[in-house]
Amino acid sequence: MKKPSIPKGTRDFNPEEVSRRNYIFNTIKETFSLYGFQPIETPSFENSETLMGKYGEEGDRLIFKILNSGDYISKVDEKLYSEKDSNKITPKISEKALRYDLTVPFARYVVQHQNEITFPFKRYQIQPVWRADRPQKGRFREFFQCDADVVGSTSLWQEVEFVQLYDAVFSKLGLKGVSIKINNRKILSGIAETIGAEDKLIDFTVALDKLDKIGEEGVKKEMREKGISEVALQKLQPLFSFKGSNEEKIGSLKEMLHTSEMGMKGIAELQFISDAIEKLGLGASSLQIDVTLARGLNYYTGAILEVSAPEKVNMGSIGGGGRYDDLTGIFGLNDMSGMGISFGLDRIYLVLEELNLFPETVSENSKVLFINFGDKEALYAMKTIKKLRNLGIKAELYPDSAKMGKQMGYADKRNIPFTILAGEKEIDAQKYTLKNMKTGEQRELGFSELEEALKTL
RNA sequence: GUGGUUGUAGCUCAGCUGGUUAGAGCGCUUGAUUGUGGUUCAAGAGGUCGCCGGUUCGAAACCGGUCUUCCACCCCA
Repeated sequence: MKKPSIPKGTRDFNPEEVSRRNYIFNTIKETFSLYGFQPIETPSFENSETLMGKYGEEGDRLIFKILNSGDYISKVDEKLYSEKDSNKITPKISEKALRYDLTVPFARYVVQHQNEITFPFKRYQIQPVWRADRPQKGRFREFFQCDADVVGSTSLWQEVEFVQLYDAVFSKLGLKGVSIKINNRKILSGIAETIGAEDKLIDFTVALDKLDKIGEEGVKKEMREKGISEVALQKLQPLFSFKGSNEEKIGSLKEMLHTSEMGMKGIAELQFISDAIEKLGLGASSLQIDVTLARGLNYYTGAILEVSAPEKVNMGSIGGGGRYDDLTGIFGLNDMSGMGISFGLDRIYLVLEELNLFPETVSENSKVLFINFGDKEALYAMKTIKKLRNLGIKAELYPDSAKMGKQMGYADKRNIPFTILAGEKEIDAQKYTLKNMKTGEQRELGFSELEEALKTL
């Protein structure tokens, strides 16, 4: 028989994995809620037109399209069909697509429900998203995003809030050495302006973003290929030797961008955020200005954030976000500034696992298994189990009166810490024999002693 | 989308330049042990060698295609 399988880039989760994932989910949810965000949910698929064109050309390719129902191919006209151009036929045979991220559906939500929403609107959303990408380390075709966004406020205190929120979550998870990198789109525009490459802003930033990966020469090479002049590269030189504290970096930026109004504005924003964080303090993470950071340029207009896992794990980004002044504009609602961040749950999982940071207590396992000696004894056990469950103690009965070795083996394999033997002897005395599976120690107890033992242990 | 890589027992993997009956460890089942698991000992079950096609007297091995794994690029969480 052929073994069944799941599609490329998708995963099954076993009980232990689900418990651990829930631990991360709950930590994030708790923190979102603590910061005043409220949950919403949106459908797993949207109308294609909602998603298409919102993530650039590359993004369109990575969106999973859903075929129309019915005899969709017969409705395509002959000429179009004979051209065999997938890009042209796709919109005719597919009108729905799987969610690609949570930000665009959120923008759609805000516009659609604008009259019911009280602004500033703070929402969080934890749902799976899908990308038709090739899987590799920490990259899946189905994965969860945990987003928090605020729309309807241009205040820079939002940026400050989000940096603290990131820090709070990673502190709770015990993940030390996380770096929250920050940049500003206006600074990138300012640099492009200063070196005379405004028209090549995207090529310029995409190349710059690769600095830590391909090095200074690699970046210059790519910029030359994209048509950025030698003179411009000369002016860019100070960027490659950017070092020191955030304060020092801001100083150098001011020097470099003093002629650019846009650039200076970005620097002022950065300074505000950096100063506030300096005064408020951070726990497990640190805030670092990184002028090469250029992610998600499609809609970010101000602050850009990216969270990197501690250096010792090779995982890249475990979260990101930024300020977008006109996200809802694509759906017809203007002047609605927003700011948001996202946690990459699946990658955080891999990092916590690699660093062995999951608490032991995450498991949702039973605390005690009653050995089944037959129907009469099982009833006695069930009565006790019911009482224990009412007290919040996870207890269960082995369903069959199988051989004891088998029942013990079951408890052992499932890592259930205690078993209870209650046969004729115990029933007569209204007692229970409690066995500690780790030490092998056994004690005969009455119910109240049993309750005590299971509660404290 | 581009380049590379992987697939053999439930799991981790051996299996030489093509040669008869495809192996190991762990796990599983049964027994030693009819009220005691994790240790030990004994016996046993389990594979159309990812799938389809080709080369050959003969293919797990060679070739082509396809699916899958992992990695790099593009891009990204």
